[in-house]
Amino acid sequence: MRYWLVKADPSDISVDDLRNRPNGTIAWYGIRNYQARNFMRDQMSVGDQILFYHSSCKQPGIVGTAEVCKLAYPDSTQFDPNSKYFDLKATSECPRWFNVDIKFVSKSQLISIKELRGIPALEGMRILQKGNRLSITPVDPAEWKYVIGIMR
DNA sequence: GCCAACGTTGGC
DNA sequence: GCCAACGTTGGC
Repeated sequence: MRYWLVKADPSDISVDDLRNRPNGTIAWYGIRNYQARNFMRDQMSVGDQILFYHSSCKQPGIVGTAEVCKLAYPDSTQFDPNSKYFDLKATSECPRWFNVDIKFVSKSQLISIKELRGIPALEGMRILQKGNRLSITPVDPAEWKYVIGIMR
């Protein structure tokens, strides 16, 4: 079992949106970065635990937890000409993009990026490194434990 | 295979 | 809105 941090733009999918989904579940479609795709396709398994992070918004930070509830499978939006995630070069025989499904677990008070930056135990987190833009990053078990410990 | 140009991300 | 950082594209 692994730990991850997943970014979401709350104007797109917030932690409340996730919670309000049927079964609290959503297909994590639209990832168009190879590193992030590879994490989903090759490393994520059902039960993996996720820190849910709001990015590109007024109050960036961790806002809850989720878990992987379905193994990676081809992202359907790559085949949909009407989707902004449509990929001309992807075919059903040779899909280029994959996604897992994730499920809401808990909502917490915001742990802002500013607060995260002030915690020495978390200074190695990928999300806090300069220039990091990956929307899915692995989280150390120790980091996970620490963050869970300060959640309210 | 190099690398300049371009587009995107995301905190501030 | 700014801009640093980074990923992707495509000509050569």
